[in-house]
Amino acid sequence: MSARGERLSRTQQQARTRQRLLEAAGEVIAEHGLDGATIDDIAARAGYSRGAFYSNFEDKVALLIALSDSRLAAFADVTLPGLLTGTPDEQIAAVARWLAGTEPPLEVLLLVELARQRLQSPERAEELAAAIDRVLVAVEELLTSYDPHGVEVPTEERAAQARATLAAVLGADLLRHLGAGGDARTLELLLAGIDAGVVRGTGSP
Amino acid sequence: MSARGERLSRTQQQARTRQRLLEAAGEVIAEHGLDGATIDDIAARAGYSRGAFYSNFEDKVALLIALSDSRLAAFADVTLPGLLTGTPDEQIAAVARWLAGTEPPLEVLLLVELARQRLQSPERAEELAAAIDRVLVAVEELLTSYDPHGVEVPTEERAAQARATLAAVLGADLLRHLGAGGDARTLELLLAGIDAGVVRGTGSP
Amino acid sequence: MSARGERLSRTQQQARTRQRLLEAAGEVIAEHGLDGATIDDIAARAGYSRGAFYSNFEDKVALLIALSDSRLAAFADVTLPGLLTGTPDEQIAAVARWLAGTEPPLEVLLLVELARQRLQSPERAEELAAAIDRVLVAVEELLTSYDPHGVEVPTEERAAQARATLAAVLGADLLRHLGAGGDARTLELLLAGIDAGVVRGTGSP
Amino acid sequence: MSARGERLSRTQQQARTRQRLLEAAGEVIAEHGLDGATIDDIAARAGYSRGAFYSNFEDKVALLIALSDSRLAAFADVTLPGLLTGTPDEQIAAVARWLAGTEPPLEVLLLVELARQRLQSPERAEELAAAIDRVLVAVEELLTSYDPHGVEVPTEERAAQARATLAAVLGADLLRHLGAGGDARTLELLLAGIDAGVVRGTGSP
DNA sequence: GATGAATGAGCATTCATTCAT
DNA sequence: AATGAATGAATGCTCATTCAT
Repeated sequence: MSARGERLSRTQQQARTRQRLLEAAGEVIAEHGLDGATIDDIAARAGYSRGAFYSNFEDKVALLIALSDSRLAAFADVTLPGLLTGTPDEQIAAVARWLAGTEPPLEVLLLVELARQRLQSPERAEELAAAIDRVLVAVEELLTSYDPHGVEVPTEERAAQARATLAAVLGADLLRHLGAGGDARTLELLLAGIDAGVVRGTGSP
Repeated sequence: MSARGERLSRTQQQARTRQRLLEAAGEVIAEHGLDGATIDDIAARAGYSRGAFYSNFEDKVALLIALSDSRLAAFADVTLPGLLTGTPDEQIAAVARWLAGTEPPLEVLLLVELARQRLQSPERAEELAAAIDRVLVAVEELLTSYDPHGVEVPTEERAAQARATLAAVLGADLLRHLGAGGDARTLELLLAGIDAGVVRGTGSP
Repeated sequence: MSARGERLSRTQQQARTRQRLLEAAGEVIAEHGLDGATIDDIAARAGYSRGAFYSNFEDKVALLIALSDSRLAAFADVTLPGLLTGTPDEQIAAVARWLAGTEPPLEVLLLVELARQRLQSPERAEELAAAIDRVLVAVEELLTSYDPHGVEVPTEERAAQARATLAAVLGADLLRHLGAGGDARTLELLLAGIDAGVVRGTGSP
Repeated sequence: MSARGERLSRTQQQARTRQRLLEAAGEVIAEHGLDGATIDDIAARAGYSRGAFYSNFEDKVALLIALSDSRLAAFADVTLPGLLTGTPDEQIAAVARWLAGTEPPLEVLLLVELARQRLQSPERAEELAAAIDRVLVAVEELLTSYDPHGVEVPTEERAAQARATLAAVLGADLLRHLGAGGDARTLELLLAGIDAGVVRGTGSP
């Protein structure tokens, strides 16, 4: 009904708006938390009016989910693979570097916010749980398929390793969030056990 | 205007009121998060009116700090020591049992809330940071002085171990909070590395 | 737990607040319609803050229902009986006088608003329907029991007469609301048929 | 820029668009009231975007007036004449049939909405009053010229009869809108008096 | 100390309206 | 003429907090 070029231009425009809103939301939420971040904050930071926000997101919860899908997917797709390259020692160093580089730890914050919202609005719990699951599954799949030692390990054990790794990263990040420091040595200690477990390949020696 | 006996009774009465409010606050915050928990929620759950709340706490932030001091101190003073008794394997089992027993994980929630409030109200950041520190220091002291292997370890390494342990527990608890499971094996993997580090006693093998 | 006088004073205070809010609501709704009337309008007109409104009414719909119960009950209990005294001619004159005296016709407006809200919020339809019913039943009972001619009339016929009378008053009021005039003669024509029917006592001559 | 044939086609197209929007508006307003009906509701129901609405109507009030002119003119031109054919008894039956057939009563709703808007936006009161007047005058003219009994009646008395008839129909329709029933007998009672008045031809016997 | 009516700042959300495409 | 992204005024409602009782 209209030229393709026109449509695409509009579509692209909106995609850019949405992207900017997501970026602004990341910043503002990182600074003030989800409840502390107002729609106006986010929209203004992105250079739009609050109406633009509602043209792109159903409501605040939808934003959180979209942001999670955007940021945490990026974490699972880009950050984590990068961190898991090389020898265990190199990995630890890489994770530590990454931890030190993000301030504040949006990934942990987002996961925590997703969980919080689930408590606060039971009617959207399912939607939020699904968003959490998408992250967890992505991370678990990645870690499960990761094998630096060429040792065959039972699936269930792999899953435990995946969870342990995620817990280690989240825990260290949370500590840093709390201002307690989360340096290389801390992570080394955490990941060393997992790596040892990987080498052993079983839960009980 | 009132008898001496009454005075004492009043004091005790107030202590009981305060205690009940703290307990109710723990429940409600666990269910709805701090922002989702209203003063009315908490007061009603404790069987009082909102006025009773303000007779006992300056405001919501003061409540959070008091609750943190109460709950997290208990965690450091009672729970953690209990968890750290016995051999490393027994410890892991104990921690796993503890993790499984609290639903939802108030300790993590409170730490996260403290950090969140710090972002949301800069004017009270110092107060909140102090509350966080009290917890961290308590845990660190406890863990630092803990030595199941009789091996002498440099202070800095001890601190890293303490942080790692805390990160492991928080991370595992967070995972559980997210519904991802945080079973014994996960923790075993996390704590095994720390224990190994403790045995070795140094950061670099 | 506290002196009776104190409590009563408080209760009375609140009753007065509620009453003033209802009166203000009547005025504002009459002037702007329910949707056009803002909570702030109403509260300010009554000399209170918006919070006072929410201390006394659940929400806007609850206000409408309370106002209806207050005003329309008064209409059924006070106004209508007054109108139905004397001979049919006197009644018509009384009703005409009453019609001319209220500006704008809050009774009709409220009934219409109740019906409108029923359409706009299906989840509260039942509540609103009940409020409408309370009015209709009150009017019907009154009219059904009213008998200026001493003629025995079947119940069903009485009900039809009641409805007809109500329709006449509402219709005439609506016309006046529309600025079409609703003078004594108009009403006389409407009520004459009902009166004739009452005299005849049956639907078919 | 476009062929002549297209121009005509465009004009027809727009007329059809406008017609569809009016029909959709009737449905949506009947269901949700004017304030409850959003432009998007109406446009979507008609199968267009909101932009199409603004290409055809200045704003929401203009739509209401256009809809009134369309629907209520049709009521005055088509429905009412049809209702007023035959003997008084036949008329009553016809009106009752008509009442029972429309659900919900758009005519009453539109008149009420016109009056409501007049209260809510004083700056357009005149425009709205004019729209109301167009309806009232149309109905009054029709009823005034209508004479089933061949009796000469003073103009003023005719006007009163017209108003009474309109009031009867509106009142009965309103009752039905309220769910109170508005059956044939109710209308018969209302219209009987008017008819008697018509026969008598004067206000005072 | 406890109560709860009242306050009022703050915020999410709706929606009529505009305008570039 | 029609589209729909973006605007932003308007408003219902929540809830921490105050204070007279």
